[in-house]
Amino acid sequence: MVTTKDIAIKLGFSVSTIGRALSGDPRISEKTKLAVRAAAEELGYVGNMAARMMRGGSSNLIGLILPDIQNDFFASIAQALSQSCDRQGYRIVLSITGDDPETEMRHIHDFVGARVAGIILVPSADMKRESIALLRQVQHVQLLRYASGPDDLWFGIDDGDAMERATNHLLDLGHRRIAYVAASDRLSTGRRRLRGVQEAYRKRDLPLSDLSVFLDTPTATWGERAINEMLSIADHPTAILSGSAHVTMGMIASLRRAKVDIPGQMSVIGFGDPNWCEWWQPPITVIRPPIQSLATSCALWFMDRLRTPEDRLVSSYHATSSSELVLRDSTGRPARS
Amino acid sequence: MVTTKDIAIKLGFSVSTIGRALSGDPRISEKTKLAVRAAAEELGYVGNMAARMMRGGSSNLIGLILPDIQNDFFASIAQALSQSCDRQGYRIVLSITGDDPETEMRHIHDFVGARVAGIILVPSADMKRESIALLRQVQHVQLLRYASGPDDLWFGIDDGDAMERATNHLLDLGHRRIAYVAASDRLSTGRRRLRGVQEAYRKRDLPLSDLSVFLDTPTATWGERAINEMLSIADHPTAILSGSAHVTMGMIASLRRAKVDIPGQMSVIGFGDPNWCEWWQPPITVIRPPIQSLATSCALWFMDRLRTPEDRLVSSYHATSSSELVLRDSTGRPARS
DNA sequence: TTCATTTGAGCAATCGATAGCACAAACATG
DNA sequence: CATGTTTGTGCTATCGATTGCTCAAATGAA
Repeated sequence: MVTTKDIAIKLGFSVSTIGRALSGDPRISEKTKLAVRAAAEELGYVGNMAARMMRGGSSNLIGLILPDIQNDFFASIAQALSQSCDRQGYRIVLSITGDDPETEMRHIHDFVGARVAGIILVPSADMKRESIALLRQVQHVQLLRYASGPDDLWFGIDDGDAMERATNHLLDLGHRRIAYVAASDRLSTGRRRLRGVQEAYRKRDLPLSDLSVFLDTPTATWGERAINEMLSIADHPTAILSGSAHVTMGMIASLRRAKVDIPGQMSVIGFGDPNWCEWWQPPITVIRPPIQSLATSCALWFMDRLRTPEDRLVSSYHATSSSELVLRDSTGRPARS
Repeated sequence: MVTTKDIAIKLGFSVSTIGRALSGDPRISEKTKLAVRAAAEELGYVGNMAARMMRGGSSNLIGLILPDIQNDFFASIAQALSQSCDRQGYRIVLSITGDDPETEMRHIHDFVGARVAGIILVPSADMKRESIALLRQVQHVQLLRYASGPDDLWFGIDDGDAMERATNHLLDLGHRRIAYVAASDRLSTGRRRLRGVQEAYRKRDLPLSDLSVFLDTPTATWGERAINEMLSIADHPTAILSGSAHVTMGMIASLRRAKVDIPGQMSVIGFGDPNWCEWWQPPITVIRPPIQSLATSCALWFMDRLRTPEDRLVSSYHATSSSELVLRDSTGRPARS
């Protein structure tokens, strides 16, 4: 691979001169600069980031840790983050953990080894202590999920508030018995969402017994099973709230198979707004989390932080972006009973 | 950040000894090794990859260039690739180009600068010459799309063959007039798919005029528009083939709105098998490209290649994986006309 | 006790880019 | 003509990990 030394030899200058010419140092004459640039171009010179880094400090890499890239949610984050970072010259090193704490730890370790400028992560469900210790060595910020760590920097969405608003919408329409189908409350996000639903009931002094909660895994299969089970209840709920897009899919597939009319016999609100929610018949009313804007503002904030001198860094920062309740055709008044 | 020097000072050894102890050199006594490892652990030492690399040669990074990570197709690739590479200690540096040749070039340049061990890419539609020149400096392999470059290393799917089989399936069912809705044939993949459909007609000596081709963009909106247009034809096709998952979605939404029964009045075969195809009512018959296995075998082959000495590298290698035609309930015999 | 051999560890160079300092040549000023 | 100043380059150390070579101490054999 071509180095500054090769250019130096070719032109008869010293390595220093080449380096200065390429970085536009004013001490080098225009004539020399032109010659150097031409030679660099001709030889196909590309500066060695590793060497540059060793001298100067940090790299232009930002580590991104996600549980799963095939999930719409996380893919949007990757997309938005990648764009924002690109604009400021940062590159993304990707880690997909599959929510496995071991993998997560290995990758964090490697990121520290690669001397990334910083790490943006959606923590796994059970983050290891070692991982937290490693993170301590690097600038980092948590996204969506919150695993209280060495530092307290977090960008999330209004899980609870969004759910509360969605529940209120259903209650306003006249529904009383509602089913909430979601993943387990092992994750902070899950807990907040469940609490949001309950909060809506509490604030209206409605009995929590009217709320049927089905918690398991964030899969379509679970959504389907939960709804099948729910439909078998004698006096079953008239509306359902989903805690994740996959669950939504299973739910509505189950409803259609059972020939339950949406929204005639059952109102549905999904969480997350993948493409198909809009194209489904009827189009599904959903809570749309502000993923893109969340990721973008997080990226900008983080890159700004990376340039801030150590002594002026805040040690704690929490930001929440607000979800949107997108009203489509899957919600309506409950049927007279 | 902690370096070997810090450990050396703490223990009173030289840096060389520390380095040897950590890498398990047999010349260092067990006792010393233990002491060094303990100290490293205690101080939270993490080796500097950049320094290690400068000396030794290449890094443990593999550049991955994708047009779009939110696309199911590409997300699967990222997932599979990430897993395979992880197992062998490689990390993924991600580039999302948005199919923009400029961005693509910038990122390739940075990858070369970062001295990645290799690059795996799904080329953008109009790859720049400069990009190809840069790629020449690094080991690389193309995925899915094929932009004849400096070298001829490519892992793809059987676009044409898969389409031909799908078309044959419809022809076998008795359909004669078929609509093919897809993105433009600007990409090599698109061209191969279209040719596959046509090939099925040719081989049976059926007139290509029975085939209605709608080419534009790979979006749901286009799928919808195309189908609306198609339905307005007096003696319209009795079956439709989609060239991409987004198009499939638009198509079936349009059909449902027009109250066209699937498969009673219209058979549908989608291309690509995102989750919802299985959950839709009726479940959609699709061509399922072997994305995961493609990515995995590509990753394994590529990492093996990275370890092969220069003089034993083959300069050309093409591999194609076969798609699966997943029969579900959206295809049937045409209605008597 | 002396010499040979094994064992354990240090010195110094290396990778590529950068930056402080030194220095020669060209020029201006008295 | 002598001295000061500007301009353009080169020399060399530096970052952190690695490695060939050197060398001292410990061990064994005669």
